[in-house]
Amino acid sequence: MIESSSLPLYEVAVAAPIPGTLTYSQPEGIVEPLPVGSKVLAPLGGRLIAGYVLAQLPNQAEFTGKVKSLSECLEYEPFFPASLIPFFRWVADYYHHPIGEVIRTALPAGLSSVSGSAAIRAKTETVVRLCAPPSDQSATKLKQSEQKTLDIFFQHCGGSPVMPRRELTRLYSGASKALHGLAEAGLIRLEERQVLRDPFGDTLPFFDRPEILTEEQTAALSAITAAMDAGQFQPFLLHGVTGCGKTEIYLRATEHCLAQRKNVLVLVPELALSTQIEAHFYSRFGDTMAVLHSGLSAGERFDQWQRIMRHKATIAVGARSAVFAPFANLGLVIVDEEHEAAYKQDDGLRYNGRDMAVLRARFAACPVLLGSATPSVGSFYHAEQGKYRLLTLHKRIDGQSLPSVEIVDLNKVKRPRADWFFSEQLLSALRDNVAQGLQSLLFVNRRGYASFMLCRDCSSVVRCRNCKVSLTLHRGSERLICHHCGYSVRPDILCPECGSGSLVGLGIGSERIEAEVKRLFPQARVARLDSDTAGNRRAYMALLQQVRELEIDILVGTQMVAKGLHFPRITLVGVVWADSGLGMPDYKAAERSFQLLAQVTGRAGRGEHPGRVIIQTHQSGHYVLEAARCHDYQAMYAQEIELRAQLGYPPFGRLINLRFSGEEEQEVEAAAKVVADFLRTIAAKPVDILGPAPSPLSLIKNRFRWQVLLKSGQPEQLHRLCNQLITEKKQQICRKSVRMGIDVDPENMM
DNA sequence: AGCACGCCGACT
DNA sequence: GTCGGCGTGCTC
Repeated sequence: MIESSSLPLYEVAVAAPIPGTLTYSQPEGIVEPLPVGSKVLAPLGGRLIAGYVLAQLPNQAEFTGKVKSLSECLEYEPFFPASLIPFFRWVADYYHHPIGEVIRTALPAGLSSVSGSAAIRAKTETVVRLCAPPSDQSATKLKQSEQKTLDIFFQHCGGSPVMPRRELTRLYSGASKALHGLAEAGLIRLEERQVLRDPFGDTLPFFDRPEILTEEQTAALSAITAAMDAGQFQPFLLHGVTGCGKTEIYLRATEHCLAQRKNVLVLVPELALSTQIEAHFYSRFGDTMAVLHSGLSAGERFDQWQRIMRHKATIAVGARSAVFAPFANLGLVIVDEEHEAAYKQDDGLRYNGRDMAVLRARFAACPVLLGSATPSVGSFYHAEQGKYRLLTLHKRIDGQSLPSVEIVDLNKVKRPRADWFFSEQLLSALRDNVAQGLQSLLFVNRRGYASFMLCRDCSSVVRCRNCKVSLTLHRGSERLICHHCGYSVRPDILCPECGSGSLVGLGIGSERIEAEVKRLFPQARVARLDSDTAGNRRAYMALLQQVRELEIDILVGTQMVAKGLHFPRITLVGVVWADSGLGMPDYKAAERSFQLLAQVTGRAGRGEHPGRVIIQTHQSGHYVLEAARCHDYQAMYAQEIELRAQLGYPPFGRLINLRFSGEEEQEVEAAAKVVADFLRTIAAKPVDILGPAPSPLSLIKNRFRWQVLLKSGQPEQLHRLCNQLITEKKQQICRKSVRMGIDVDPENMM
């Protein structure tokens, strides 16, 4: 018997919203110590809950207070390496989020289910293994079916002594019976082995390894490899226009890292973009690569995660959650398109994958490579300040020049109707392109046919019944749809305010542009690419295929078309209305508009034909449009950084947004007010407390939303306030009716 | 998150 | 007299 006082104690993170970790003792009846990273079942407040062992505490730890013993160990094999734990703790502290929830977010779905029974298991299959080559003697004793089974095996095994049973029985149905006889004769053995659910459903294109790098590429690469050789943390900002060969630098740096027997983590902002990068890495490194993103099934994610844990994969490519990939020996972190807002998770643990990637590199003492054609203002500032090292690629690999960009002032365009959105410049450019058999791209920032329905009689706009936003008319589905909650009604309704029947759809969307283009160019082949027509990966790929095969003359699309595509025959890009992003009540609105315009602009002229871009706008003098016209990132940056400095916005100050929501507006407002008042009483000088104020989207899904924005040049002050808020006030405020969420470094204020 | 504990209205 | 409403607070 073991003295209870000598039982090992463990620090456990439980899957419950508890700020810290809890202490438990060794499960009864189990002798061997539990490894760090193992999954346990812990008693918590009268029930059992899953948790992860973060540390074994020194036995003599004089833990005051009660300690329960763990109920059982669910999985001995660790789900993550011990070296990840300081990272988890840091993330939990920084985002003011319970560490158990941080780990739940980090692990592939299914791993952390509370019941434990729903946990995903590795998938196995039965394989037939050849034990000895059949001699002539034994062959004579075999039944006909057994002989045939062996023959089939040799024909199809390709020299391998192992073949899946399913494969064999598929080729010859008699095999299933014959295998028993063969096994008894000792000729074969049946074994179970783990199968990897293949995440590469679509076959990826193959890319060759270029022999020669440009001078710029070579210089950039050697700076990165030098940092790798020195084994030190060093962020690099790799700034280069589309087509300058950033990906090849990622690949070469990866080669260098693998040669040092270290692992590589590659982050991409979203699923749609990951395919390109995946294909490049898969071409170069094959099966040593794992992929982690939401497009995988829970089982596939589990498999990929295990391949990393078991050192079968040395590279991981994935979306933001891949930043938690369980590498113990990281040598390089790559963040592609580092400026993308998609790196920020918008619910639960509101972390920024790009920022956490930099942090992981620091923990791993390795370089991190942030790549972008249009770096975030924050990253570029860090580069200017010497915190990051700036590597610039000026030249396109193919030596192509950038497309010419014209700004068309819509205020000066004679338009037959208020909702007529084609300038003569754009129309004639489209006409020329169609006539020459070249392709064109029209970019529209919104889905649907009309973005709002206006009543001609009372001038009110039809709103969603659950949200304070206008409904969008969709002709395809013949519905008025709310883009926030999905609520929809028939478009032939009467005005909800005055009962009038004369509702009119205004505001340009992609469906409308598609319809107008079809009407104006009846001879052209027109297609639309937005989340309505490319709902899944398959439909998306099929549409791209059509464009590639030159079956489309004019492609109309939303944000989706801005990224990643490159088609040599697209020589004209039209931005129908550039103003939509500029007016957002958000300090990043201008920066984002520039990034989007630069990306869209980059779609024009990626082949032998020169590209042409036409941007239509009502704000032709805006510095963002001027910078986009001149392909001048620096000009945009200079303006933006000046404004941020004046207002104390990032990167000069830091922001934390406290979001309150609930079904009763008075309660939400009251809670926000209590918090703001509390913070004002405890705040030190350099913290600005703005609000409380209703959020820009003040009602979503029947929940009212208010916010309090904290701003300071001293981030540690902001965190001190949040910690104090959580320990002293959270319980009081977050009752059933009002929820409070803490958004550190908010990416969108809506 | 759950699940207890705890203090006020309608039932056998 | 109790049964149960869900507001409040804790969980090693």
